[in-house]
Amino acid sequence: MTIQEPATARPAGRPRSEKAEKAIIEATLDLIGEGTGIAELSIEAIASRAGVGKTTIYRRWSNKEDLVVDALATLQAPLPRLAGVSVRDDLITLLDSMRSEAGQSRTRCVMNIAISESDRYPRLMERFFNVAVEPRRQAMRDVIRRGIASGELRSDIEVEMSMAILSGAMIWHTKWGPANGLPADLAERIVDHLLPGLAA
Amino acid sequence: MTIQEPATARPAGRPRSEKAEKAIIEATLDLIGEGTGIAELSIEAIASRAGVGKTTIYRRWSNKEDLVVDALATLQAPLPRLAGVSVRDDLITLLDSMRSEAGQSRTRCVMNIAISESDRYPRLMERFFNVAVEPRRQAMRDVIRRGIASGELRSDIEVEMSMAILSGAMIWHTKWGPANGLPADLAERIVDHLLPGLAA
DNA sequence: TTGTTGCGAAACTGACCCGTATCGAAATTA
DNA sequence: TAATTTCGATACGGGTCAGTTTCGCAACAA
Repeated sequence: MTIQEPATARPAGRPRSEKAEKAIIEATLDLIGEGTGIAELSIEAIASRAGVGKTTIYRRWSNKEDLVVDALATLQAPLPRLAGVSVRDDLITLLDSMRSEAGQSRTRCVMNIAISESDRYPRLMERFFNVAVEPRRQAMRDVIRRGIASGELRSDIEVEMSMAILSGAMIWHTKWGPANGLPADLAERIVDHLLPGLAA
Repeated sequence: MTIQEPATARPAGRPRSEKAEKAIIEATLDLIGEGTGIAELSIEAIASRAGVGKTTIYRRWSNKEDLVVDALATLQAPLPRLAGVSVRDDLITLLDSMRSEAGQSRTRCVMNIAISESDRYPRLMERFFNVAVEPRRQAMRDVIRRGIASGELRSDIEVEMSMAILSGAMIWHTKWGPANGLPADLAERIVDHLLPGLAA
């Protein structure tokens, strides 16, 4: 991506291998995606999985949390495009993207971590929220606010509460719903259960 | 509790100390309540916290999971009494008991575990669900079914979906709501956001 | 070519933990 | 009193892992 013009002069010596760096991040995400919790995640396992010496990891990250922070930050899935026609359609689109992301083992395990380990790794969670959660929350907030402005939704509803209900219902299903995949019309059913109570 | 009549003849030798047993369970719940995950929970830490030799633990439980299963099973909080007058009041009562239980650090951490470690400790989770979760789900299911029968609620709503929405919203707040305690009227606000869409 | 830095592999120290065994003391039955 | 079982403490062998160091080789700049 960058051209041959080093903004700062390249230091002497062998440059750090980008390939190794990517392999380390991939290995980290792989292990997390297989269900390894942050506490169980060991640098040695990551190094071995990445085919890399431990030195190469410690040269880049001073500890496990820093590495995981960087690894999770690479997981930004794109936000879904919203049609912007009706509140119902946009909410279904947003929730359905949560559903399909929950179907991928990596995203699924990252969501698990966000739910379970947020108390113990606050720095990690802060970063993860800024990168992955907040943009989605903002999108949903916009949809609801637009619905209120356009008169589709009542003006006395609590925006944040409505968001919590929608997200909470989907999260509930990803954790305790049927093990073999969530039904395709789940997002639609959630929205249609809540929306009549919010509609003007 | 039991009188001096041993149903089976007491075996010779020093009897097992009930005090030690309770101390072990307490120490286990303490550590879990402090945020220690199941994987990090070590028998040595439990023994040390309980002021007990490791032998005394291994004499009673053959592994960590057995011990945690027994410890969690002692946590059965009583179900709230339902007035049975209106669906709204009963749902608020049920959700509010979730809210207040989430305020206690022990119950809170147990809920965390139920959310995060259910994949890795299925036996533990099965037991925990039977003891703690399913009775509450059944109570909520009854309230909603009664509401449908009485005509308070529409007959075409999905009972399980309504439950998922209510529980999910409360769980969402316990995980990501304000850190310093949930607002007292939270249960009411959740119910009042959903109920208009379900009412007949 | 020389000096510098990164590479993977391996060894190392120092924790922590598991599950078992052993100890002397205490509590109980026969 | 003798036999039995539990008690807490401690030690053990075996394992995993963190983080550091050392090695010989590779890749780069000057």
